[in-house]
Amino acid sequence: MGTTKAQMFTERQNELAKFFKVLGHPARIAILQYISTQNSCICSTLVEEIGLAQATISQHLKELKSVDLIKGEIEGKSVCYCINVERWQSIQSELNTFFNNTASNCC
Amino acid sequence: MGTTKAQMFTERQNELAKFFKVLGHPARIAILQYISTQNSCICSTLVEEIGLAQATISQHLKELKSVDLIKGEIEGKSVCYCINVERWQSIQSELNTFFNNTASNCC
DNA sequence: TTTATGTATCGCAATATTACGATAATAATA
DNA sequence: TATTATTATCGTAATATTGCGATACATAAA
Repeated sequence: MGTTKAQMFTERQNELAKFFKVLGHPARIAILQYISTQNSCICSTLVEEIGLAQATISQHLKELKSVDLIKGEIEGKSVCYCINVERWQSIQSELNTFFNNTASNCC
Repeated sequence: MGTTKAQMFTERQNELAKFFKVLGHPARIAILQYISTQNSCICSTLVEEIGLAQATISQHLKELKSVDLIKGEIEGKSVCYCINVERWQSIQSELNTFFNNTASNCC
């Protein structure tokens, strides 16, 4: 118990849920929004901007990376994170497909 | 610890994250997809279709209802669940706004 | 009224997530 | 080389989520 029974669902269902899940935390939303306000890459002024501990931010960044929503390039002693634009668009398109395919005229 | 620090984020960020979070489980994706394949409302053949226990399905339905993605109408001794189409579209539009506003040209 | 059916809720166990301090690892700088 | 700055990872505590059996509750049917 306690574990999601992933084997009961299709690969696509699990993948969709994974994207949604990663986006399902306000800190990760805030990180994405902050990154997007910067014209150039930012590193981790995120810690100051968001106000969570460095370890926590790093963990959230790791999750965003796990679905390739962001990419990080090492730049000297810091790491430059930015949105993976191609991936961003393909995920948006995936989610729209899901929304468009899932609608009913009942009730 | 362990609790999301919602007070650090904007209402909009929390709300967006909440939608994503509810969609972030394959069983709930499967429920939405199954409901949408039915022309008329279904009740809970969902239990048979999805293969989770009745208590578990009921819990997932409750979460979907918590963000108004579905609505349930009592119909005799069963409950007819269906997608809340207006809400569905407004959420899709919200998410697209988020995606469109969050994109950068860095890296 | 009794029985059967469908659903919600309670209580619990297992596991996952969130958050953070401490520490390791890496690279620039003095 | 020693120091400093930046980030990742480890370990841990608190809390949340997932899943299910048991049970309560409501309505239809016998």
